[in-house]
Amino acid sequence: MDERARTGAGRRRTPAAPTVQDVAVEAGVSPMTVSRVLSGGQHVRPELRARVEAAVAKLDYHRNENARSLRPGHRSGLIGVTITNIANPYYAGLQRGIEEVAAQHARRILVGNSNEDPELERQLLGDFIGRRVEGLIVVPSGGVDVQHLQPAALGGVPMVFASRSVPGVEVDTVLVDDVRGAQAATTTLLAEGHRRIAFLGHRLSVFTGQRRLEGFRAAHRLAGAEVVEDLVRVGQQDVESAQQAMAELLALADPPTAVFSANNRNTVGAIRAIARRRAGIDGPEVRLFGFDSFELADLSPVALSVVDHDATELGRQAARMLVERLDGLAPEEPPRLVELPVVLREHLRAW
Amino acid sequence: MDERARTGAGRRRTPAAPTVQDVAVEAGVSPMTVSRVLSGGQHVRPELRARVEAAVAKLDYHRNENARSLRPGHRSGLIGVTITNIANPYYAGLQRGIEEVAAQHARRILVGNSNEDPELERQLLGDFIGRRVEGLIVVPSGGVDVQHLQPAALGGVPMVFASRSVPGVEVDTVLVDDVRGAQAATTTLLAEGHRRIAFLGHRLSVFTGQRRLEGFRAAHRLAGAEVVEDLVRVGQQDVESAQQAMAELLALADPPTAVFSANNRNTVGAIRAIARRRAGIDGPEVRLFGFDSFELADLSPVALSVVDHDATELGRQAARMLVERLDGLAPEEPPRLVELPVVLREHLRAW
DNA sequence: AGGCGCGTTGTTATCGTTACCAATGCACGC
DNA sequence: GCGTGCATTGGTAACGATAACAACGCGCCT
Repeated sequence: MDERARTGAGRRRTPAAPTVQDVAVEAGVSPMTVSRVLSGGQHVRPELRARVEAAVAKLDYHRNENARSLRPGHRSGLIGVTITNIANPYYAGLQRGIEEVAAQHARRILVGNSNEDPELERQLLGDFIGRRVEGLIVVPSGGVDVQHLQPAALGGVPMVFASRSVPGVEVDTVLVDDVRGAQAATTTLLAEGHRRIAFLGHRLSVFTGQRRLEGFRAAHRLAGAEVVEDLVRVGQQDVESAQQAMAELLALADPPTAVFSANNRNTVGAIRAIARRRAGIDGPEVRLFGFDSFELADLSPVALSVVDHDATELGRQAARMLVERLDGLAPEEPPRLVELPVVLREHLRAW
Repeated sequence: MDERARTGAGRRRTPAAPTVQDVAVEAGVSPMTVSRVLSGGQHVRPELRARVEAAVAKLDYHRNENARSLRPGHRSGLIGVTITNIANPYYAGLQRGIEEVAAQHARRILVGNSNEDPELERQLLGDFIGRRVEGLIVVPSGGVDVQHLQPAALGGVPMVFASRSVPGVEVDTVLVDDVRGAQAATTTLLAEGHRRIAFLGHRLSVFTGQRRLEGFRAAHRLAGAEVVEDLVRVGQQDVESAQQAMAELLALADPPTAVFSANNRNTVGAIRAIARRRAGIDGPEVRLFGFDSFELADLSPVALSVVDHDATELGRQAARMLVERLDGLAPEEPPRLVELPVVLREHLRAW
């Protein structure tokens, strides 16, 4: 007798989704019975179960998960993910790994781009909390203010940092072995006799940039060589600025003989700059070693070695750590740190 | 006096998030006043507003969006997105465009990988509906059964197809101009004198594959040339199988003189096969024209032209169309079809 | 001075779902 | 034959937030 509101008259754009109530009426049972059928069907006569299932199919009924998760003890089944830039293929792989493991554990992911902006990141996290995500996987932007990342600000929602860490925030973290990878790459260059090695990287507030520069310096120290500070260029966040920085290095009176680029954006920029220069005057070849691989790296027109690692696996690992926390396998344990190994792939060039 | 349940004793892992009730107690007002402050603060004395705001800050309170969206007339602020494979940089760009526009309209995106699997796609959509997404953006998998994509099955939730269409399902759709792009590329190859042109593509149940093959055939027809059917290879979904198919073509007694590859996975595979072959015997150069661009396409070791278009813009456009439906600017209008233009970039090679 | 109206605050009921308890009906055992 | 127990079903309340309505107090006007 309250059909008016649901059927005609009101005529909202999206015809109100059917509820247990609707299904119950259709099947001639109580809402409670419908609910029981939907959650396993124990203690329901087969005949009624069949009627309910028919009604569900007929009405295309889907349980309202928002209403369900409102009930105490119930989880939302959502995981919030903030990434600094999804268009970067590296993070696309990361997201794929997260999604894969999340789906295996019946969780969906809410994804937001922080765009390396701490304020956007804060808003995203606040919104995710408001939607009662069960956990968060964050690629932290390189901001200075980290208040919004503190467990207190998150209302105790478990968080895992992926790919980057944040000094002063103690949570589960999955990193690649930045220091060792950068150090190994640089050591290789030094062993080849290079002494003027350029460094291209993110701005240093970005954790990985910091660590990779650290490895770069450590390698020099161990080899008894000195870092040529004029050749250290940081702050390039995208391909264009990296290409620009590399072009400047090449234009120096005494250009570097080798380059270590600390992430795939900088590597691609360096390749572009080197390839472009080559179109003009042919100077001596520049030796290039990059952190992160990328598609077609082995077909780069510029001879190249890379510190390779698996972004998708990193994503899987991060999601696994989060799910462990959620499923209580590791309740109040202290934060864990996992560093995934890297592989040096040298002198890629298949042609 | 019901503090027990909330504070100690029960001791759930995640200490129950604060509610309006908690804030109200903290501020010494009624929940209603808290609610009013949170939604604009009209009709609240400044002093009370301040008290409430202080309590909110102190408790790190975030409104429970799930509870809010339960109220009639309220929207969830969620948009469901299914993508066939996020690891493909093309779709990563698409997602970025969607996210960007969604964020501008205060919407978040729930993302799932369908992995080209119609059954997974069905599950994803069902789950999204259960979470009461306001709308859906779908890159449809190339399945035959499309029941789950019919508006009826979606409970009237607006949907937009991105990048691909589905015959028999009438909804807003954003495509690239596949037919024209493929036709223009093929026409170029024919004008260059090629008569043995290979085609590499998806399996034909994938809409774009179909359309691009259509353009390929149309160009031949218009030029009075005949499609060499032995050189048409479809069904390659990833780089490996594309490389394999291209290698087979190259190994033919009478190999193609040109190749049109219908998507970036096939183009990359073709490049790999051609580059690898070149490492051995140097046969005649193969002319390559690909649909979709990709990073470093201009630095490919194999001379290459591409039919280029902007995946991110496609994502933005899809999101805009969806938001228009949601905001009622286009209530019951018939489905719209937008075809984004393509640009031919010929003979890329910067070095 | 009394009444009216407005601005402010609180109370109640509801969104969809389900845990908990009550009620019903049936079969079985003594 | 009647009580007990189990399986099945339904009623009620609560999750968190907030529209709608009610109540309150104050200032102003007549």
